Amino acid sequence: MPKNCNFIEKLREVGLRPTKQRIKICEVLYNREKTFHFTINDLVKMISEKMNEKISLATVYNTVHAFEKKGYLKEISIDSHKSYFDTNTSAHHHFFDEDTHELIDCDESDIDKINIRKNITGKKINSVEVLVRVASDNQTQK
Amino acid sequence: MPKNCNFIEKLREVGLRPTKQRIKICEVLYNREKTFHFTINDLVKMISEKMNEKISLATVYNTVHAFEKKGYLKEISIDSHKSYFDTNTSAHHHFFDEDTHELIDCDESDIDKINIRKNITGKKINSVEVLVRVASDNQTQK
DNA sequence: CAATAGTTTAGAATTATTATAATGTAGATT
DNA sequence: AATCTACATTATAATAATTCTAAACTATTG
Repeated sequence: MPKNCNFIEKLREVGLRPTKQRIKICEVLYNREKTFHFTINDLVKMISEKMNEKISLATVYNTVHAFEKKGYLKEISIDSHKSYFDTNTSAHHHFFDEDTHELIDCDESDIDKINIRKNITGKKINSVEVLVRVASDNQTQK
Repeated sequence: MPKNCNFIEKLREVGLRPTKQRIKICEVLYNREKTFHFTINDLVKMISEKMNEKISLATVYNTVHAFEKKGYLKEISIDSHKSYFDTNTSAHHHFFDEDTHELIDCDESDIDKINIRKNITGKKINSVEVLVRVASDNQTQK
């Protein structure tokens, strides 16, 4: 599996030293078909359970934040007191299932382009994101 | 100032006992021209500094959450690890200034109605909210 | 292969929030 | 108005997520 070579290069490209830990984390995050969402906790679990590897919690935090800063990951705010990250770094919207606390990506076609009419002087728009909260049909709504 | 009477009644209407503390918090939150955004921390500071009153942190949390459940307040997710609340409980969108960490309300007219084409079976849409992140024009973007 | 600058680590510290259990109080009942 | 009871408030402890610290380690440079 020369797959890791890609990660080493990718890391170097953006100025991150390709350490054992960072490569391991890349594998967990990017050696897969589809992009996905996770919390730091999820990631730590995946590393220890699926890869049978132990990376210090602090390192996982550091690495995830380094990745985020470099554009390898995107942070998503839904739930206060929990940080979700997304390996899909392109601009896109989300559904959030309030029953299961599951995040679901929207396709481009799911939501029309958002037109912002307001302009804040001296400020530029960095992103426009929609969060659609859904819940069970028959349940008392939050 | 018979203003508090309104709060007492308002609280009663939704089945919350009008306690000294809840009325005090109502005063801080609603005796003002415009709606505004705050964190629990902000609120505690306002109570102790502006009103020279001491309400236990636990009570502030309980009360804010009680208000939220009853529709007096709306929670807004922007920043993980900080809960923002909004005294404007109507459905509306926000700008978030990434430089100052300030939340700014959007008017109805600022953003067109969002059309959601996706449908998740068995789930109903609870809310659709747009967050527009802005930052200084001349600054390296996040 | 030594120097050094950045990295990892365990554990402590911090911050936001929730739980606990004792005390207090609003509103109903007498 | 005194009493009762359910709900509220409080200080404090507990928990959870995250960040800090300082020592040990390692990738890269010269």
